[in-house]
Amino acid sequence: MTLSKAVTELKTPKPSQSRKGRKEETRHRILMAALQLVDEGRSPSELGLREVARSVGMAAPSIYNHFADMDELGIALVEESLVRLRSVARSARKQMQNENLTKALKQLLQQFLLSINESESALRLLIMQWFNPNPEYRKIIRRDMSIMRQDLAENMEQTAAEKGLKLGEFSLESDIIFSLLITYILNAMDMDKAKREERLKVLEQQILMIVMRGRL
Amino acid sequence: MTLSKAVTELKTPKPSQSRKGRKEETRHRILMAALQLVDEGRSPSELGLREVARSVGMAAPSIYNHFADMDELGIALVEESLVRLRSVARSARKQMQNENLTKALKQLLQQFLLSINESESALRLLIMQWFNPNPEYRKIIRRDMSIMRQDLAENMEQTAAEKGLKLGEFSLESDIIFSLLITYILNAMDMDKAKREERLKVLEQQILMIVMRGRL
DNA sequence: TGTACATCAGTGAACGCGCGTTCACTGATGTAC
DNA sequence: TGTACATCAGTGAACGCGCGTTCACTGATGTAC
Repeated sequence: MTLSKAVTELKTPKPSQSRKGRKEETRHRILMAALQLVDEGRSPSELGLREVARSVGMAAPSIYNHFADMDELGIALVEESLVRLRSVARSARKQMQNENLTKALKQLLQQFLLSINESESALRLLIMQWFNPNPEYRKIIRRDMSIMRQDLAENMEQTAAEKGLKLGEFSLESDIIFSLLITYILNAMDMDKAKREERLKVLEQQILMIVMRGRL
Repeated sequence: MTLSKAVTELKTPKPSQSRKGRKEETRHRILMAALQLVDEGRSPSELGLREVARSVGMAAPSIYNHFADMDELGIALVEESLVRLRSVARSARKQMQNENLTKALKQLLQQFLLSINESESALRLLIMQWFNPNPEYRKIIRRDMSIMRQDLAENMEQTAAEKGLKLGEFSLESDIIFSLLITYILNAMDMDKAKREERLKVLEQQILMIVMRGRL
């Protein structure tokens, strides 16, 4: 082991996969730092190159080794946020097991709220970029939202089938529920956690009303 | 009539109420010009002082005769947009007359879509400012949204009473419908008019499903 | 009605500032022999 | 294994630019007598 290598390893605690791997790691650190800034209340459109660089602890021009320009960073941030959300949605899906429907829903919504609290900065970012004048942002976000909406529909149909309810024609209901979830999130952004918990009960009743329609 | 007065009247076709009235008029022209810029695709946060001034046809510093700073202009823009929306909502309310419920709803939704198309720039502005990091913006918008939601609830209860339906406990339903209207608007922003018309049918079915629940 | 003065909406020039981006350079890492 | 060279992530200085805002000034409008 040469001296230079030893020094390097002291400087960077996690050697990971040298160079290429480290570059990836830095890129990730940049995205995380930007997300944290959003979490601290900065709006995504206000995120400055220097601000992000400062927050990640590197010189401003270094950013250009990872992103061609600020828009590319913005898009990457959106995509990173969407990846987080999707994994959240996926984990929530598995929650819908056994028990009676009301109880399962209650549990599912608790998980939903937990995810919101955890991914708050990603959500905030996505909401604000949802109407970014640059159509690239909107396109990505809408594509993923559409996927999630379809996932919800399929999930509902599958659950209904398992529980022996009548099949088909669930798209109206699932779209309504998707709308309710979206507006819940939008409204939750300005609530503290207690208020979110409180409003969650209303959401639960609303969803129950939709779901129960065919079972009265 | 002195020469100077004559010249002035030539320059400004509408004399209105001199000075004070003209100042009010100019202020209004500034707001309209800003809204038009939003309509042309600029995001509200991108609206520059000079850009607005250029669009209204005056020197940049003149803006300061009407607004203390850019934030005051931004807030005024939000308030102007909200006034427009409220008048829209008020006119729609009167639409809900006689006939059978399904037909009345159809008519109401047509009016709703018409209003969206007309007030598109105001809507766009409000949506984008809904999550402005400056809490002042959010506060105003949420206050007005809350009022509109309550208006809808009262309106539904009143209509139900007139038609002899069972009273009370409509808040769940009206909140669901309000959520559906909001998400419809959000999604409509990226649709052309044909697509909006098409999606309106889905919205109609969704609302019918909610409203009909108690009457099956 | 005419005159003298006050008001004030609008202007052109200038300010300091922070932005995104470029550039030549450094020095550690990776590669070939 | 050691040596010579290529690669390339990161740097410090500098760029031009447009931003919000200030200032002293202009000249038409409003007011008092």
